[in-house]
Amino acid sequence: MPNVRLRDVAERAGVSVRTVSNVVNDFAHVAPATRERVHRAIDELGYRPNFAARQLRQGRTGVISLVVAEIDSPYFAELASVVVRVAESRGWDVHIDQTDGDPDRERRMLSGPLGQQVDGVIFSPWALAPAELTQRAPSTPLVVLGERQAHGQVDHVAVDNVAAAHAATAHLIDSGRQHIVAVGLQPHLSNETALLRQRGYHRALAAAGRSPDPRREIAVERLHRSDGAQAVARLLQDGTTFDSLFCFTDQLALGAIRALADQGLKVPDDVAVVGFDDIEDGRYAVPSLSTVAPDKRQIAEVALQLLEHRIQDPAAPVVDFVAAHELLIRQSSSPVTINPRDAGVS
Amino acid sequence: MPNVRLRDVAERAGVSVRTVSNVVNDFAHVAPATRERVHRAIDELGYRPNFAARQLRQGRTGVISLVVAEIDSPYFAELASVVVRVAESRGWDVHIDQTDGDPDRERRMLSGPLGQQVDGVIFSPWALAPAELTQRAPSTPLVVLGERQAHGQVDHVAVDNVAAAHAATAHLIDSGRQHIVAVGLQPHLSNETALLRQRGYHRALAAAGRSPDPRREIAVERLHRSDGAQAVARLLQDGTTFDSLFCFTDQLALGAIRALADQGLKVPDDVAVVGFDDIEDGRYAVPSLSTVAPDKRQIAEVALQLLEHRIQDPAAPVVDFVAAHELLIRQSSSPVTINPRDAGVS
DNA sequence: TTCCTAGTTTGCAACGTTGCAATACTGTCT
DNA sequence: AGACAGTATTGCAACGTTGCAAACTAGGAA
Repeated sequence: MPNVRLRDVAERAGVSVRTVSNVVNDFAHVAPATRERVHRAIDELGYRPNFAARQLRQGRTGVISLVVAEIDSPYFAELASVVVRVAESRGWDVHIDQTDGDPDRERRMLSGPLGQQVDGVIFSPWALAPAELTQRAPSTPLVVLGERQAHGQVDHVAVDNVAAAHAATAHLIDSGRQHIVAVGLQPHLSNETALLRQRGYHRALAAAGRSPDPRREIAVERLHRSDGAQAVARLLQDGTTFDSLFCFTDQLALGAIRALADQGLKVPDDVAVVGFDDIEDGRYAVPSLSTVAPDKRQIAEVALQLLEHRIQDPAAPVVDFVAAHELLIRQSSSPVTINPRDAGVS
Repeated sequence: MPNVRLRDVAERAGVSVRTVSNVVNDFAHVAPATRERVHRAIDELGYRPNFAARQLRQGRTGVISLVVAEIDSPYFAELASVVVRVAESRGWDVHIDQTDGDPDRERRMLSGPLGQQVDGVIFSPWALAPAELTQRAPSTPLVVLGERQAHGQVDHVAVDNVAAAHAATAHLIDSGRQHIVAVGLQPHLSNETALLRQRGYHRALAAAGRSPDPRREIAVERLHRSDGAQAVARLLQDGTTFDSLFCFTDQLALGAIRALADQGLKVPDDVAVVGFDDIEDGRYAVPSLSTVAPDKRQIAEVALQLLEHRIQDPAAPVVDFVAAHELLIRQSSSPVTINPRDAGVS
């Protein structure tokens, strides 16, 4: 009998439907005896409030959703995990939705059925243009993670990608690396995050009086480990000289390290590698991976706070929050003590 | 104006509410002219069907959910990703929900609001006892992944853990390893999966005429990399001799490899390592990780098929499906060609 | 012309819940 | 005794949709 209704409980307890509703919702003025009787009827019948009816009536669900492109990408998985925990602690239930970077599905998450099942959405866009995000004004409250936003149009949380990439590159320069390759451009996606990291990389080079070299800026299709491995393969094949890699994600970096190992190149001795994201794999990789660590906890907390704010007051001014990050230097880019030669590869 | 209703569209198009509903639902007998007019009104007003009302009326949502303990565990993340893609291709939308292994939250996913927002649940239980799963008969259609089930009470998909663990252990024996340590028991959780893998390990030992040794069976708190690293630390500290590890998950194995590297032990030369799950990290790790690969695609497809079946016919007989697996031998356990000594560690 | 059929459109009711506001009850105070 | 305050309980309507079955239209067959 999945269909026990308020009405059935009411009949059984000998009270009105409304009284049962009052009991269920902990309304103040219910006589203890009545409350007791209703509770017993509820237990006996196994009553469960119908969620759809409730939502229809009051227009709220108590659920928010987190929309990401790929849940099997460790950065998103780890971030999702934190978001769920933070939200849980504040009384929200959380759905995670995966779009595979498909624009249709991204759209659907915002305005389709799934967007309607929730009171708000934390969204890490991939394919959807900023314009689309903002013109859907009438829809669900929204907070955007990562770059790719229409500045000042939607609440937004991200690290300072330029500064972070600058720091990572500067660290390689300071450790005496001469030929630093940037891995992770995505010209085909007009991926704003990649552009910002590239800019930070350029600025660090410029600050050291070096000029960028197109051969040392590698584009990738996606951001998986295989793309990082391919990037290294291409470098070696083209005969480009390099002694260090700044990879725009840890996954790229781990794939690159793997490819380097296959070629007998040592990390960090021959090639230093720095990634971005601080995923767990990197901490336990051999060698452990230097990386830029965004403060995931802060990102999750602020995103949720902004979303709650937005739900409460849809007209509040838009917030653009810059989350903290930290450069973690581990083995993959530690200064080489013995034989610190300028290990080139032709 | 988020509140455009069927009624508003009807007024604008000069037809009845019912006709608009017919158009929205692609009912056959609607005059082309009318349909056209209604569509225009819909576009002009930006009408979106109210999902809650629809669900209330027809009792279906078109959404299923996948409930896992930890979405940041790569195995679950990868599996989730596949499930979402398969479901998507069959016209379902999918929510992913994370419980952190909290029994309350696991329960809530099944019978609480979230359970009601969906037509069915694919559930990878952690803390919830089998009994609880089955006694909630009146609730959402359910398919259980992984072991820990009440056999024959709920539809269920899992690999043959005993056979898989047997194969992994036998492989180590066949490559000449003498002291094989099993890492990943979880006595505190009565984790059935771990028990089955332990059984397979025992049987392989027995088949080779060896007897199990409690010192070579390491319990862990959780299944993270850090637990694998700790297990190795404990072995070394206790002075237990070993030349190979069979880790019950890839994460444990990767943590173990990391700890071995820190101690200057070479994999596979000094210690061979085999994991379980075939997560992407293992494929790109240095050295690449040998592992038991469950057929995730098959698991996802069968689980979904069973769920659809169950939704359609709640009274159908219960199915227990054994998914395929494969032992993938990579670098971490490849027979050592040069100097294949029995590298012991005291 | 009338009847019938197929095509088109519609009104009514109901899904299960809660907001609103009215009513009934109890006891206290004047 | 009557008025009043507060507590307890209730009926009605509405949230936005779709199932049902009736009603209306036109066109062709009898």
